[in-house]
Amino acid sequence: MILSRTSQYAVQALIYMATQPSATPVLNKDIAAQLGVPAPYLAKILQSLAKGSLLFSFRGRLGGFCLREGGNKITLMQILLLTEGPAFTQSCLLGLKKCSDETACPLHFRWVPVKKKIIDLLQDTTLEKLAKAVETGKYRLADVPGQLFDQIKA
Amino acid sequence: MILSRTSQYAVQALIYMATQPSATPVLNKDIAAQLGVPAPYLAKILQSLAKGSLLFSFRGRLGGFCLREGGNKITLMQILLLTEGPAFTQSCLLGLKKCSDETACPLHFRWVPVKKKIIDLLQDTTLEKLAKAVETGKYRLADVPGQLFDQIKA
DNA sequence: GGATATTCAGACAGGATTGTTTTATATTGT
DNA sequence: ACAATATAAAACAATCCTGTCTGAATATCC
Repeated sequence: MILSRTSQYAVQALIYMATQPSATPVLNKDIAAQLGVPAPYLAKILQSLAKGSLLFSFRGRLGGFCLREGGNKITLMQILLLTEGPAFTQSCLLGLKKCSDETACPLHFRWVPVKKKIIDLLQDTTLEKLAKAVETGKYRLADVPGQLFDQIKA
Repeated sequence: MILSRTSQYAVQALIYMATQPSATPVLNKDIAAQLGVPAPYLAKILQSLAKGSLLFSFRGRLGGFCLREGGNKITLMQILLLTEGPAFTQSCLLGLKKCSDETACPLHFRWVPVKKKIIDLLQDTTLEKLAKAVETGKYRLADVPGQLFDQIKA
């Protein structure tokens, strides 16, 4: 597993929000139902994303969470730096604390180019691109129960 | 963190074993001291690697762990399939249980080529290559305390 | 056979991540 | 002002990963 569950929920939630009309706040409850994830846990994650200034939060009636202006341009990297921590990009495969070009683990020079591919992907992929992909209907954001909920609701 | 600590210890230990003469068993105690990792925990990991038939174990005096014959050809992938579990290669970035070319998450087609790079690296990298790299002295297998141990011993 | 050294196996403990519950606080509508 | 609704925050619980400890089994040496 390359991402923590927290990160997976964060990315899923933000993509979902990017597919919704940006004028009105989205309810944590609704996001959780759509994704099929525990609502209180998701709330905590959304709060930390708000603290990291990726989105706004509004309390009270008609409250909810909103992507900040230009939120469509948020990249996966920005999200993961918040949810996985700032050391996310500097990982050594063997877990060495100090592993750089100067003092390297035996895997270092094999790993670096692959890691670059990953980082490029994360920096190049914006919520906008992912939201558009979802809106075509060809891609799924969560496992089945989300659609099931839609059918019950309709 | 892309690998669990268990996997990191397993890979480190196997590389170290590959640098040692293959005739005599290596003691868990010695490996742990070299790598600077908790010996009882490492023992459990080595035992599971023995069950997964990557190495032999011998009890009693002059016992220890040995790479199985041809152990130099063991790949990182073989190790990680044991320590991370068989689903290791099928991971979806968003954590969907079902994410394939047919039913894909919006990241799927961006992630697949990067994942292939990772898998290629893991399947191409053998203990032999890594052990040789370590033997040149240019690469470190663990954080500093290993060398310290050598100095005390000498 | 007895002493010693080592892995084996399983129970146990700590900490981090994941998930739940509860209470407080802010906002809106009546 | 009050009720309803929503996030905020913090305490709590469960689970998994990491790490420890102990007793047993096994092999070697004397």
